[in-house]
Amino acid sequence: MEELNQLILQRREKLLKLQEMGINPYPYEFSRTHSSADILADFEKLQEKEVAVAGRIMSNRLMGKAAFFHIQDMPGKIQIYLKKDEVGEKTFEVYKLLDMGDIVGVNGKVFKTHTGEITIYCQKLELLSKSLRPLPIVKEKVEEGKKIVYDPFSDKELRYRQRYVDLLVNPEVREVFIKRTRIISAMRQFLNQYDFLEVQTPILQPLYGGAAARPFVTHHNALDMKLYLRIADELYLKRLIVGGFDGVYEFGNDFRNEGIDRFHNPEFTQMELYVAYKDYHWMMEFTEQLISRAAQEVLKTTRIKYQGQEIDLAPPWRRLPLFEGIKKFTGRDLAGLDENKLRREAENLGVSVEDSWGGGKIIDEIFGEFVESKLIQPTFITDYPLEMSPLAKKHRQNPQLVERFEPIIAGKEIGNAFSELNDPIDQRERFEGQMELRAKGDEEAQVLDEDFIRALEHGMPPTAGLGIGIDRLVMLLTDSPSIRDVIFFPHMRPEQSNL
RNA sequence: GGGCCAGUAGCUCAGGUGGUAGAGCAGCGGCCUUUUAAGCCGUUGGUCGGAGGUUCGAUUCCUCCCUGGCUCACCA
Repeated sequence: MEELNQLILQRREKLLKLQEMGINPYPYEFSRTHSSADILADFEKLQEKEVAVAGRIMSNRLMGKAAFFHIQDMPGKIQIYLKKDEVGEKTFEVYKLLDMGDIVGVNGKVFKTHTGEITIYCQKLELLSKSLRPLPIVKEKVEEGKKIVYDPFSDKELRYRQRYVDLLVNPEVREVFIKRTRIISAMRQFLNQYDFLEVQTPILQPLYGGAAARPFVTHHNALDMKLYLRIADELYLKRLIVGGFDGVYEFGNDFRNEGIDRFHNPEFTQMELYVAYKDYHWMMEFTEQLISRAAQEVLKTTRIKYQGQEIDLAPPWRRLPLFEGIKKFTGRDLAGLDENKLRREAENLGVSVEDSWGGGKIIDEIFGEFVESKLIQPTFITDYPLEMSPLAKKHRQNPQLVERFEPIIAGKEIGNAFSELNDPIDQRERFEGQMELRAKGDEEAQVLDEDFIRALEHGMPPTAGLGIGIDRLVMLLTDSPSIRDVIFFPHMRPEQSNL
């Protein structure tokens, strides 16, 4: 055990004193009648009425025999006025043993102070939970309608590691996560209107697939077998389309064993959707509806600002075939070039390529370098090279391409979709192509899944599929610069110091 | 993995061309019964991220390491 510092010791002493006074510092329940927001919103009706509120003490101003403090509950804060004459000697003594961060219940009457702040005139004060650690003290002042914050709790490492503290003292963080939930709800609601079925598929998988990525590996003791954490839901959801569901979707976490940065967390959330009898053209229209409506629902507008860039999510979004995009931004037409020629083009453009890369990878690299970051307004990049997309159906006009699109917004892809490959013979060949890449050392090439092919052999209807990176979408809609700002507990290296 | 930056009190930060540190807020003690970044007086609190080196002496200089941020690479 670490030596307790002074502040913690003082709080423990207060805890003991309270217990000696017969106070249970951790009682079992408290009946609330209102939230802080209810009272602020309904002051006219509630004035002079008795209310019961509960929350955490977030400010404290003791003035001899009276005191003001704010308590914070989920929607916000409300001020409490406590007077010794009103609550009596003992309660006032209890109050003096409370600290910032303690959770209390207050019964009292609603009134307005001389300075006009809606306040509860405390008649009964009850300790609901004693806090033993000091909270960062953030003070704020409102001046000319603007909120000035003093000493904000701003150390990013501490904020990510101790999100509970971050959430308590930085209200805008809470707002981001509430929006995150609302965005997902709005999407779900939209999907359900189409009678798509929300499902759950395995996270622990004997074979992983559906994306190009390295997996996390784990072990099942009883079966003594290797299991992988899924990198995508795709192959299982398509089995469900084979099984006769016309539309299925899943919100779930995928796990990819890769580096961590502003756009990548090893564990992230995806929504995948598969719809029978539709193709990628239909899916593009669906996607722009899905995203723009979620924005409309949650933000009440489709015009958003992301890191200073004005973006309009209202449909229709631009459609731009991949090769046209490259041509537009580099002046080079790469369509139909073989691998050697592509390699030369890459060199001319100053893009470094590795020997092991195939043509598709080189094209992707050039696209990433010259095109992607320029696409600020929502754009569907369509029609990718065949070898980059082993699960997508060949383009109906050009067998070198597949019917695939990625929605790109603010220079980042937020999803991936195709007309799904449902020809089992073609699918087997594509998997075999992947296995060859794997043999050449491409660790991200996909693995042959015999059972998936067996499923396709039973017949899968023409199907359109879509994956949306929920974290990136939330970043976009909440103007968050880092994926860590939209994941409650982003992955961090273990901390070394004692707690 | 490379580059740049950062790590000093619970929080936000100063400081030091080497003599073991300061402020504000919080805390503690006192005054104060409508305050609001409450105020006034007093005051506690730190292995200056870690280890090693140079030195009479290191928080400061050097080396290595840890953690984080940004960025490039890798990667959807």
